[in-house]
Amino acid sequence: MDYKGTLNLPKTAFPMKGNLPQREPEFLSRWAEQRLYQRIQESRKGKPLYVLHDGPPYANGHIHIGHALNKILKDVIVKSRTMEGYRVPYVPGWDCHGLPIEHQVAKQLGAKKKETSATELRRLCREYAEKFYAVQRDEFQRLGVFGDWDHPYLTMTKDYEAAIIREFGKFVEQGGVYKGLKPVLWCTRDQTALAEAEVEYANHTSPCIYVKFPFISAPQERFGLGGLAEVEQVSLVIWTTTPWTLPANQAVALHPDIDYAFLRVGNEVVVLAEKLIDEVSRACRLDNPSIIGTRKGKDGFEGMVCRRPFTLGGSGQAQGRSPIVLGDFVTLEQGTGCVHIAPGHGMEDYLLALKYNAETATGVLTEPLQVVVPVDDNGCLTSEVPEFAGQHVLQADPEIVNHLQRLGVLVGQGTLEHSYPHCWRCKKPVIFRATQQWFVSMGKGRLRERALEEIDRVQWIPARGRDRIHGMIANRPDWCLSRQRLWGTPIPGFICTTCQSPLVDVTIIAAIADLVGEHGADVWFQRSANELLPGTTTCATCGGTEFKKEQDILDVWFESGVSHAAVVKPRGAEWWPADLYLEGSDQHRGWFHSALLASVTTDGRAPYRAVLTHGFVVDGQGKKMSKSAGNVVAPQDVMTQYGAEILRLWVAAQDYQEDLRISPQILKQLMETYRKIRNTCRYLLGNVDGFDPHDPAHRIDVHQLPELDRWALLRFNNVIRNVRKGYEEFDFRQIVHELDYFCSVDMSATYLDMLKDRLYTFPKESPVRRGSQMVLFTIVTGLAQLMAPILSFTAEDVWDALPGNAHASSLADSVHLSTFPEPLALPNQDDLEARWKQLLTVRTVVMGALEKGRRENVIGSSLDARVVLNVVPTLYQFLQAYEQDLPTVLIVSQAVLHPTDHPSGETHLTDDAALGISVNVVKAEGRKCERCWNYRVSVGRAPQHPTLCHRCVEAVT
RNA sequence: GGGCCUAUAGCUCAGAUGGUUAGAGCGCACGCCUGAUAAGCGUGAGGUCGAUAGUUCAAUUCUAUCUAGGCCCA
Repeated sequence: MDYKGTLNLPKTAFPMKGNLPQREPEFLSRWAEQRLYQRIQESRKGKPLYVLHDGPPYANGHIHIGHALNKILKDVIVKSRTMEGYRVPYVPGWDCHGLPIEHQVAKQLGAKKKETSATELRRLCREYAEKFYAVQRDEFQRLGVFGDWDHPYLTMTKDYEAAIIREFGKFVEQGGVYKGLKPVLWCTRDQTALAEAEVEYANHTSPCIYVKFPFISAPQERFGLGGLAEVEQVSLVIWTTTPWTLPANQAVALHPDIDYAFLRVGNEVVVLAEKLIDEVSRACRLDNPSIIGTRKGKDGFEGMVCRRPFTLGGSGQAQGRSPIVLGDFVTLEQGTGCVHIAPGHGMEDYLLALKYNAETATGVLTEPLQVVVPVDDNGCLTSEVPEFAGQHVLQADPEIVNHLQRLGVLVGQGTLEHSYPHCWRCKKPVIFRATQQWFVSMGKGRLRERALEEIDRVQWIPARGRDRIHGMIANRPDWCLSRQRLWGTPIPGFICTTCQSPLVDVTIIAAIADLVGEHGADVWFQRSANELLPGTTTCATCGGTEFKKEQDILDVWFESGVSHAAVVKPRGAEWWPADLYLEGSDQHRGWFHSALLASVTTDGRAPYRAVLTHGFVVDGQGKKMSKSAGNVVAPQDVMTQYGAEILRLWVAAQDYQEDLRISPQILKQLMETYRKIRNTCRYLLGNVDGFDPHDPAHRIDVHQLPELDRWALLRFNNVIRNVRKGYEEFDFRQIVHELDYFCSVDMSATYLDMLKDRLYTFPKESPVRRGSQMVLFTIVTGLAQLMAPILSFTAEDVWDALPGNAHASSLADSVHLSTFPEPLALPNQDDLEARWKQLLTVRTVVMGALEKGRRENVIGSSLDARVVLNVVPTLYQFLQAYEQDLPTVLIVSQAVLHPTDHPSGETHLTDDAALGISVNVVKAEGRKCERCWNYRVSVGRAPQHPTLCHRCVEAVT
């Protein structure tokens, strides 16, 4: 007779294979139809608000793995806080303005760009941004990210642009906005500023010259070198490849730690880096130089003054005077170790000047260093350098060299072929040239200090983020707000055509903001200055009434930096400041930084209570991903091959505070973890078949449950606590490990394995079996909820498969509408845990013995075994209470206990001295019951069921 | 070159005010089962805790240097 039909074997529609790439889109469309996100928000009305303010990705191209990481992390937080009972809206945003899009559009236009109007170009940029924002939106949704995707914020909408201008107005009102000079890359042919991304590096041959800067300050006393008194002149020797920048010279920089040699050459002394003597001597054919001494850069040079070859710039006594300063950027790679500093024509020069000017008050220099720019838009020297006025700088170079020769300061000359920036459009060499820019002062209104104070009021996760942003804010120069571009928000300023004075006025800006709110920022480009200005506007300086518009747009970091004002604040007082900003660690320099400065300026405090940062995605070797290295992992590919769920699991399983590795091996392993969790759920579901959570007969009082079931519940209680703690602390790794361990060890290998006999062979309605089913139901329901923020698709899949579920019951029709489970109150939980820990240790010893028995062909299945446990008295006392349960716990047919002082046995012995146990494994007594596979002496006693044991006879009759 | 950071089994992660044989899950090998079956169970092998030097009775843990790697800046 076939007794298999009398067993209660697991049964479920829940498939073993997730089939994620196909099934995920089905869940997505169902959630969309259900308007699930909106329903979740409605269901949390009146609950405490938790605001995670989305940092806007740039609307350019498809999403990459870093985007996926960022959005999944946010989604896990949004979902887990929601399931903790908070109201957690998620408003995604996009950064739409800026150079990369403008650059792309200009590239596509090619030669036609010249005939394209500003408005038309902006229209094309807008189209471009719209296209990619939609692409990214769909890709983010595909990841299973919940949010208000129908109402995102875009930095190019009228509202947002108006908000940008209003915030700029507040900056002006605070008084920190000013116009000043700053070097930019400049194409003299196209007469335009270029961004770093708009230059191409190509080989270029430059002159290189060595020029003497004679000391004006008496060096003899300062350095105490006897030889100096005997010579006619002591000079620093500088080296440069841009002779045309010498008129703008303001200083000479030495490295503090480099050794500088005083070289006697004929009847004078020249000073240059000791290590470069040979090279310079060769290049300049120095006649028999001899070292009369060396000094480090920091030993006495700083603040001394040399004579520079041109007298332009500065005023009064500063004319022709070039002080010596110290700079860490000076190297020994080329030149002389003495660097000619022209703040108007070099970034490092400029920053060094700012640094020294800030210290002028402390007396390092007597006068501030000037940002001098004797070069016009065409790249021609101006009348400030009368000798060469009107000549293009690159053409003027040879004549300047001749001039230096005549002055007797040229030490040597040659040419150098090197990599040099060229304009991406006209391919001509570009120059560094300071131009008028808009700035926000870090000093005015104590912006820097206040920002630093705010940093310490914010929670930085990980904590080192605090040091990183603190260092940046402490050291950064004034914020340059202007960009010489079209695709952005205009700086609402004007210039008097009569006297060239700038006009920035709070009232006028407010009016412009209203106009932009109505028409969008295009209005600035479409209307003339007089149309934009109120009719009565007059210049405060000269009384003029004619103005021209400011041509520049705002730095995009300003735009995203004010998102707290454009997006968060308008939604309600309780929204601001946001609870959390979450981005990659590069945003310490970017968004966290600009948002902090913006918010401190306009609102006096940080716009976030906490900032969480993640690392960058690297390949399996920890190397940066790049097309050329061929190690790029695209989220789209992972989704096609494994599903978004695996990507979500990957995010959760990795330590996101460091760099995150991804590789085929890692994904394969995650797939294994996923399968384990999925399969455990499937088995749980299969065994709650026939269980009805609403049937009182199926609900067994916890106190009535056998210890084994209570142990399972207590383990699950643990999981509930740890997983919720993990979400609370943003420690998602812990959650994955917790779920994995619970499914693999506590459930699959322990509880479920022990439970099989009971579930399969006991009568369907037996209270013990129903009790176990109730436990299984509790666990699988809770498991679905606990995994939902990470495994959002699978959790819903499990939810659907719960018996008596969803539509017909009290359960919500989506797991995402539910809240996390609470731990169950269990009697004597700690005691129970301790005792079962002991019991499971005994089990491990027995498993070892059984394995030995298997190897020696005494048994195959563990049910073939009878185990004899010889144990010391204390352990005997403990185990006695479980004697009835031992066959279940050990999954053997028979288990007997023997007290002994010296545990040892003869057959298949396994000793565990520490525990005081030895185990004998022998063939079980009796015959194997055909139905339950246990060996029992009762098999054969019932004539009508000759192959069954007494228990099964009972069960089938 | 400067700032911030990382390095523990094949993989993902634990770990210790410095103190016995450094843990887990997965993977792997071997075996069992065939009533979770493109499943399940068991046993086992894997680590000079990135390298070197120093402090110490004792360092994987502290310090320095180096190597490799990441972000930002120059």
